[in-house]
Amino acid sequence: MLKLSKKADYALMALQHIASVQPGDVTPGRVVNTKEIAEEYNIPLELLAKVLQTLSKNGMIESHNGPKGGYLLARSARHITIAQILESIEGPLGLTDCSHERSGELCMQREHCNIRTPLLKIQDSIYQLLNNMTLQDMLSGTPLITIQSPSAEGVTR
Amino acid sequence: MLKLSKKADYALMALQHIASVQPGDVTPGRVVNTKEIAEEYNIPLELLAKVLQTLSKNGMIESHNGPKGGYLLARSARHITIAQILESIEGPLGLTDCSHERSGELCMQREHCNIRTPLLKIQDSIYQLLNNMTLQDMLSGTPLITIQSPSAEGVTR
DNA sequence: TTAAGTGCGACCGATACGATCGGAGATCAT
DNA sequence: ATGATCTCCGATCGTATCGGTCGCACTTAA
Ligand code: FES
Ligand code: FES
Repeated sequence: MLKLSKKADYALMALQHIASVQPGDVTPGRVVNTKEIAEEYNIPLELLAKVLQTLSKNGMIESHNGPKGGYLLARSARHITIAQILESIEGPLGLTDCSHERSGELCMQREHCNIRTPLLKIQDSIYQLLNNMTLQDMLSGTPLITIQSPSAEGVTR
Repeated sequence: MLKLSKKADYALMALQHIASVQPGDVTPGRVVNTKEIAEEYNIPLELLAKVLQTLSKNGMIESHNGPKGGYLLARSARHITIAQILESIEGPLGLTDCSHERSGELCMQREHCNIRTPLLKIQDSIYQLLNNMTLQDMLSGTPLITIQSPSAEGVTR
């Protein structure tokens, strides 16, 4: 359950890779082209290309055309969150179909719905989780995220 | 993204409903049959039936056959976690395909994979989140879950 | 014995996803 | 200027999954 798409996986791998060759915080670093990433991680080339395109369209990375072209981070890895990356590929986070309902449309009698509120809270928690973790955190390898819940059973920590 | 299936939604609604007619902690309460729930929440009857069957098979609820039959919680609402419910329906939590890889099978060169560890951490955090919230919490309406992350940008609270 | 109810398996249609192809633009080296 | 790369973009296709439906066997209270 809650599996995220292959495309999203690829996006994370690619960004992690691009970030890893971009040493400093501001250092432009070298450009990385699609084929390099695809071969490194055994990702189907054309599919990865598509993923990178959307990532670029969503302002995560910058593209440079022509020979010696390729991609590089649009901003510092410290300012790219996991949530941003995933939402670029898979669209907005939403546990249920009716999470982002505009005023008009209706779920099945929202009046009778008994799970909307709690689910939205869970959804929000997950979002915080993903949005508090940056690409930089993935690189340095110590996300170290903790959770607190009032429900007695302290499984955490 | 991260949308959970309709069946899972239905499971949550149904369990919430069953729990709501089972007042006390131990009180047996009255049995609830499929049709009652289906009509209350506009859920296709047969599909809901299937969901309830798997829930019963997974020990979330008890089934009683024959006329005046129906379902009731197998244990106190306080001891049924959201994670258990969802996993009963959608299978084990796993952000990537290779989350629960048994020893044998391989992802695409796990050696080169740069996102496995951080993703597993995120996955674990989400699991804690879901497993710390019980059906009882959904009933009383105050989950109140908070998250702490070391990444400076304190979006939370 | 009969009607109400669960249990179970097979089945279908739609949708989403992974994956592929073809070609148009852009850029750089020569 | 020319050609070789390489990114960009749209269209397309097969398949797996999911939502939803049927039909029938089994169990049990009245
Ligand atoms: S599932 Fe849509 S409002 Fe409850
Ligand atoms: S995606 Fe499977 S090991 Fe990284």
